[in-house]
Amino acid sequence: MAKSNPPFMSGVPELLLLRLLDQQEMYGYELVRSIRKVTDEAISLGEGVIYPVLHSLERNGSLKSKRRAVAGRTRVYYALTRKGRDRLQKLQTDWRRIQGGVANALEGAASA
Amino acid sequence: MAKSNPPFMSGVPELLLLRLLDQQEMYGYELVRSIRKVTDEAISLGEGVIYPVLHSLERNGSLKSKRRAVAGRTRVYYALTRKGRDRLQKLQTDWRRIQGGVANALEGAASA
DNA sequence: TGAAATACCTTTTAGTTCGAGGTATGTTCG
DNA sequence: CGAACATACCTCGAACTAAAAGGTATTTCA
Repeated sequence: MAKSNPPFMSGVPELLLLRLLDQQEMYGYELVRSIRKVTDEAISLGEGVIYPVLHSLERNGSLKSKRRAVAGRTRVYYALTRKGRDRLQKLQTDWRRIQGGVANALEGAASA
Repeated sequence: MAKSNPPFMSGVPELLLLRLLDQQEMYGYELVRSIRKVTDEAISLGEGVIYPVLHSLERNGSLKSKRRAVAGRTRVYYALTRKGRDRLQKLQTDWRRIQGGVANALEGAASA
């Protein structure tokens, strides 16, 4: 995973991408900013994270893309496929399980 | 991270271990069962995960250990140090930030 | 002209979880 | 008694992946 510091991120980029693209088509650069926004600046992913995940999701059939020229620039828009929606469901379920488990473990009396 | 399946686990073993040991001393084998229990079976970590993390936490000074013979068996009990408590605080803060960010992203209208 | 924003991408690095495998003792049960 | 199982420790190798840094090219704005 990451360098060593901010842990808890494994799988999160994939989940966020799928979630946002399930709501509307977007292109990579837009997703980078969108993630910062919807997470209220709590999570910030660079392009070096976004693009590889996008490509791997497309490769396995979770996403389909189409290039579109807008204002002289080329953008690659991504949208979910049926398989992508299934994948999103699965990840959401996993996330909720882990999240719930950790919540259970953390609740209780404060530390000494 | 792991093989390929259950994501969302990075940093979680460390957080859970620190949290449980902040409440009371425990030994490795006991922690394995304890994690299953406090997370309501949502999270299950094998010994192959627990021991390496325990050792690395001790190496960096977050944990101190003492061997104790109980009923003919040797157990290695671990307890938090000051540094371990600081580490726990930091991880809890990180966890809450990520967790909150994902929650924000996931809330909203359901998928199509 | 030059800087900043937009937009795409790849490579390398550094972890880190997980599973499988291995040792040894105590307990239980037929 | 012997076998099986639980307790208790541990290591190694494989697979996955987030992050940083570096790279190209165009447009917009001072």
